[in-house]
Amino acid sequence: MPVTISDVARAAGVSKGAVSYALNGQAGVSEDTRRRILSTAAALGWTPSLRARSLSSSKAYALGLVVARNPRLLGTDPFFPSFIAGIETTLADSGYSLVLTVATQTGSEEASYRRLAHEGRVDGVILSDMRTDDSRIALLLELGLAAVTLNRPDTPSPFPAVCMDDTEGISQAVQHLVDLGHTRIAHVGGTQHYIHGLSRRNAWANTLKLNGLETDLFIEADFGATEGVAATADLLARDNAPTAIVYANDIMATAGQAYAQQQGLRIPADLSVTGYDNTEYAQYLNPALTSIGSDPLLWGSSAAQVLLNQLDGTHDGADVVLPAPRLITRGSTAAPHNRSSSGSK
Amino acid sequence: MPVTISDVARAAGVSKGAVSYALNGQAGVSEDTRRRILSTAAALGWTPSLRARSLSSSKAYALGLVVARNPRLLGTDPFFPSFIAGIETTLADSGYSLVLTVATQTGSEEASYRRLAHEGRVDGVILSDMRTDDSRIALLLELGLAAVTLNRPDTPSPFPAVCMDDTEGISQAVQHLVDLGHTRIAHVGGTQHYIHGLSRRNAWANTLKLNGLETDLFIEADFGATEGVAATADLLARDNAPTAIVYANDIMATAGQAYAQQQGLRIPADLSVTGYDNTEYAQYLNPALTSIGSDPLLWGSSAAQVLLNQLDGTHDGADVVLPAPRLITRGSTAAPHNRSSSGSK
DNA sequence: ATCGGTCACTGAACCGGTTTAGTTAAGGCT
DNA sequence: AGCCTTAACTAAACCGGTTCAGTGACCGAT
Repeated sequence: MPVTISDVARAAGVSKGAVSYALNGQAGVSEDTRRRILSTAAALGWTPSLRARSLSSSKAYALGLVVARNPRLLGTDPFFPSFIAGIETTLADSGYSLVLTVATQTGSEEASYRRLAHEGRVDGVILSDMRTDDSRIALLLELGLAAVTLNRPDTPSPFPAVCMDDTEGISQAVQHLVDLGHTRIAHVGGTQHYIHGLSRRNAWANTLKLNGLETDLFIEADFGATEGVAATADLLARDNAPTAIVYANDIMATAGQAYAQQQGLRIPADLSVTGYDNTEYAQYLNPALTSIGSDPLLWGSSAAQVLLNQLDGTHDGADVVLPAPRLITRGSTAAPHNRSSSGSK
Repeated sequence: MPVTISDVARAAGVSKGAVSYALNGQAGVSEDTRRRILSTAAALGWTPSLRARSLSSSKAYALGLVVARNPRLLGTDPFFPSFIAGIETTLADSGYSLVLTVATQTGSEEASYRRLAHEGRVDGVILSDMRTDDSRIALLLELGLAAVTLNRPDTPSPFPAVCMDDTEGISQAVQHLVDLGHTRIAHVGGTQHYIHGLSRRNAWANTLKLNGLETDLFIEADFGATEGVAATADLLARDNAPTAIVYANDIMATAGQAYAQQQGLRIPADLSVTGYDNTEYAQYLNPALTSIGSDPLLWGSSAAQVLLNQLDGTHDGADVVLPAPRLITRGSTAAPHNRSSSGSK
């Protein structure tokens, strides 16, 4: 479809420059001429070439997302597909596209960002899975890429953040269990290197402390089913085994719940269990899983919007705060069957 | 990092053209000069500008993937994340990137392909979730985009296909159940509009027929948990309720299994259940789910490789056939508890 | 009547590569 | 020695936009 700006210019009896001005809403053409140019452009079915535009304007008209995950865990995580779908809803009619990179090898993540920047594939990136002391912030600064972060990192960052508090849901879950009468409430956390892994643990610990309970029943896992089972086995084998376990995500909760049942425990009578993410299958487990319903779709669309605004200069620089996910109570939590004294007493 | 081809040319004492020839391994420079040019290029840290290259060579150096899914189902499907990870392993050191589009609205799918083609974002696309009488083939032909399809479509297609047979696993599952003594084996299929939905049903039906059994216990669902439960409820409420259900994926199997348990059925004693995909959590269910282990990672990397070869003309045009996924037997299948006579008799 | 300033627009340079046409020198053949 | 190829290279056109420097025309002010 070889209709170029020159064709339009010729057809409208103006110069290439005039067409460009008309197209981009810039000064330099009268309103009459602009309309005439745009209508002949429409008549010819012309749309400016993305490639030519990219070259001369030094922009890629694309956003990047680098997903660094163990490929084994990738398939089970309901977050990314929905999150990406959210990004797309924003990008759909923006003229921007999403360039997705998956970094499965450790070390290939940095290389991915470097490549995206160096090749000029993208104008900005969305940083997910923020980590403590996240090295990507300095990296992006060095590369000169724009960015948004999911939640505010623990180190100074010049990039706007789109925040969805994950402590409130965990606090609700713990308080819910306390209210039911549990006193030994464990936490199987995700990778503590991630700030969402760490903050969930902190929320769990803080809520326990508020209720005067001990915070010794903690195990770090990797958000995957296998380690979720291992952590559960570890906890249940202890002398002061918990009567409730707050997991950092649904996958570990699902796996842990199944393991406990195999060990002959009844859920929720002998052990209460909560997850995080409110995966679609959570409500179909047996018993249905009490979970915390995050909204990755909204997170994705908001993050993309903030980044786009950032790129065209219309973002005010303030962080965007989204509603905090809330607890969804289901059958996997109930009062402990046989009450026992507080573990520390 | 403003080092351009002209800088290199000047530094090496040659013309821009010579640098281009040297870079692309074309004739037009002597071996000596080529080496000299490449080494000065390396010394200056020059890499050709993707944008400039795109413009002059009319290539995007990117592949596209359009995912058309109900956003509610997107998060639960373990296929895409792994599949995309597979694509990336191939693309990682190819100079190509992946442009991902998610089409959640019906109708926006075609628009997505049109946009990718019209903007020249990508040089080719990977077609997944092939459908019966798939309109995308004609569309891509019209758009002039290269493509690979996942499995060979049921209509004539000029595009190479990367095939992973999904009938063998289902046949194994059905035969496994027959061998255990089941005679009323139902199938909760996925959307029959998809060829993998249809072919799984056919495999189920054919294997039953081979064993002289009826094929009346079929319900179409949408691969989602909710419809999986509904289908299961429907089947279990029948007079000739099945003693085993072969589900078209793990999600529906998981949900169906949980539903059956809630109804007081013991699994596998009262009802055997099989899934498809071998999701990571499948082995952690209670009981662990017998499933069929596909390999989306391999599928993704193969598809990307075929498409790349197609683009640079090194593909021979033949379909690539990958190993068929096989049945993985776990605790959710066993001999039926109380034998009953064949349903049709 | 003249000057300065703005508006509307054009022509050309430019982004950074690829590719074509053309030049020069060397080598092979008769 | 003369002619034809071929190799090795250069200059310039080209991809299709954006943008800068000019150029008239028109306007209001002096």
